[in-house]
Amino acid sequence: MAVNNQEIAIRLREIYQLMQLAGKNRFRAIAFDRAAQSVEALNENITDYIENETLTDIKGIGQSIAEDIKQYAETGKIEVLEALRKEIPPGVIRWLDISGLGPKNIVKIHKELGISELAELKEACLDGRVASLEGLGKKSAEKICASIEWMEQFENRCRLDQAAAIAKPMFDFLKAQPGVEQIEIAGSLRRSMETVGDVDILIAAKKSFITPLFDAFVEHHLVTEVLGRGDTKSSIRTADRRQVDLRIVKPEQFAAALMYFTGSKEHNVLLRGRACKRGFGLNEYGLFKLDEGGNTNFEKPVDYESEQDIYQKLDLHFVPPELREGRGEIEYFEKHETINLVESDDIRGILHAHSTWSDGKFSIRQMAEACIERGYEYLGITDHSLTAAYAGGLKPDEVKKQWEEIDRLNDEFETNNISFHIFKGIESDILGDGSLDYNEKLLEGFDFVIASVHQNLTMPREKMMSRFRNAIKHPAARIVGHPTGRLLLKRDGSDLNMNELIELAAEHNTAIEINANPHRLDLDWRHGNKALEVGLMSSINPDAHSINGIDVMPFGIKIARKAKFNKERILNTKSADELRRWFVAQ
DNA sequence: GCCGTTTTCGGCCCGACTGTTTTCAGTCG
Repeated sequence: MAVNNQEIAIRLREIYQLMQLAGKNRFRAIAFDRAAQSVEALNENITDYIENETLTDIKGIGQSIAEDIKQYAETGKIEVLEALRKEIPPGVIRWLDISGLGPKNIVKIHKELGISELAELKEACLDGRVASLEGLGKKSAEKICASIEWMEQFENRCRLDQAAAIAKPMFDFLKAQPGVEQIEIAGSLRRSMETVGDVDILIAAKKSFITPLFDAFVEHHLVTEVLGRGDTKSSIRTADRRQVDLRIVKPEQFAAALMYFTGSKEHNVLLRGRACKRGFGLNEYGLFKLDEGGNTNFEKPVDYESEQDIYQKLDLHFVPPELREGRGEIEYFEKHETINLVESDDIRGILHAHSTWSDGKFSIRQMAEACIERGYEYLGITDHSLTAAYAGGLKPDEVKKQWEEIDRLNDEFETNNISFHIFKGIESDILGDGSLDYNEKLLEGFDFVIASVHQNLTMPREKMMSRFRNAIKHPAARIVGHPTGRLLLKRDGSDLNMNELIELAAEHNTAIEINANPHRLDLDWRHGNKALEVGLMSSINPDAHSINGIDVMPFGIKIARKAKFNKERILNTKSADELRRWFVAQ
C-alpha cells in the first residue's frame, strides 16, 4: 500500500487526540503528536524510511511508533488507533477544536451527559445541562456555545491550503483525460480567498466527451460520495468531507463561464451592470449584444476568446482573479493597464523563521541551507523571546550565544564565497502593556525585531490598541507579526481598529507582516486598500518552524497580491544591503 | 512513547489566566 507523509501524520495525530480524550498518559500522547510533527516536517518520502528500516532515525520516532507506521503501510490500519476509536466516538474529536474546552471537560461532558455530537453539545449548553456539571458553570457553557456557533458558520469551508491540496490531484487527473480542451480552477480558490467552500473546476470539451469525463470524475479514487451527477455539472465529496464541483461547458463558452464561476458575486454584478450600459448582456454562457428592447439572441454571442477579450469589450483591462472582489478593481482597471502586483520571483529572502533555539525543528544552519537551496539571498532568524516560555523563548544569555552562532555561519558563507546572509532577528512578545520583552540594550543588538502578541489576545479593543500603539512606537520594532493572532476557521483574532493600526505603522515606518502560514494569512487582505492609501510596508513571512514551513510562501504571496501590494512595498523583495539600511532607518 | 555530554530511568514547555471555586483544575500560547 502506497502511503505518504501527510497521511501518516494525520493518523499519528488522531492517536494523539484520542489518547488525550481517553485520559492516557499525557506524555505518551504527546509522543504521538511529536512523531506526527516530525513526519510532517520530513523532506524525504516516508516510504524510503519504511523500506530501508530507518524509521527510528527520525527524531521522535522510536521502536514502537516505527512498528505502528510499518503496520499502517502494510495493512492500512494501526492497532492502537483502532482500539482507541472503539473507546472514543469519532464525533467527540471535533470538540477539541472548541476554544475554551479541553480534553478533561470534553470527557466529563461526554461521559456524564452521554452525548457525542457537536449539535447535542450545543443543545446541552443551551438547556443548562453543561452548566450543572461540577467544575463547569454558566460562563463555561456560554463560551462553549459561542465557539460552536462560530465553528458552524464555517462548517463547509476549508483553508486555502487544504482546498489547493484537494484541487491539485483532481485537476491533474482531469487535465490528462481525452477531450479536455481547456481546464481551469474557478471560484474562491482561483481568487485566492483565505478560506474556500467548494473547489470549482471548469472544463471546455465537445459534447461527445462530456459523459466519459463525468464518469472519470465521479470514479476518481479520492471520491467517497457523489452528491450530484448531471449533464453540465457533477459534485462529489472526498474522504475529508470536501466538496468538488466539476462543470463542463462548450469550448466557445469557456471564457465567459470561467469569468462567471470565478466570481466574486459582487464583481460579477458590477460587470453585468457595466455590460448592460454598453448594450450587452453577460452571463455564464457568453457576452451578447442586446437590441433596443433589451432582448438578445442567445445562440449568437459576441466574438471573444478569453477573459481578457470580454473585459476589453467592457472597456476594462484584465483584472487579475485575486482582485475580483468588488472593492474598487473596476474603477482601477478602467484607467490602468496593470497594477504591478508582487510576484514569486520578486521575493529575495525569508524574514520570519524559527530554529531549534526556540520551537523550530531545524538548526539555523539547516534553515539557512534550505533557503540557499530555494534561491533566497538571506534569512532572518526570529526565535521566540523570553516570555514565550512554552515555545522555548530565548533568555538574554542564549540570545548572545545565538548571535555568536550566526556570526560564525555568516563568516563561513563569506569565506566560501556564498552570497547569503543571516540576519539576527527575534520575534519579541508584545507584553500586556505594549512593552517588548528584553531591555533596550539587548533589543538594539538585533538586526531587526518582529513584535507579536502571543498572550491575552482577547483584551478589550481599546486596551489592545494601546498595547499595539506602544509596540509600534518602540524604536526597535521594525515589523509587527500576525497582527490579529487569528487562526482561520478556528479562532477569531483580537479586536483591533485595523485602520488606525495601519496608519500608525505607516507613520512610524514599521511594517506589518503578511503571515504566509495558511492557518493565519494575517494581515487580512481586506485591509489592502487602507494599506495602499497610507503606503504601509509589509513583509511576506512564512513563520517557518521547519524546512517545509518555508514552502508556505506562495499562500502569503497570493494574499499580498489580493491586498494590492506591489514589489516596492514588500520588505523581502529588497536585497540584503537595502534591507539592512531599511532596518536602521526610522 | 521518546530520549540521553544527565544514557536504561526519570524527565518530558511552563507560567498566566479564567472560571470555578475558597485553594485549584483546566486551558492556552
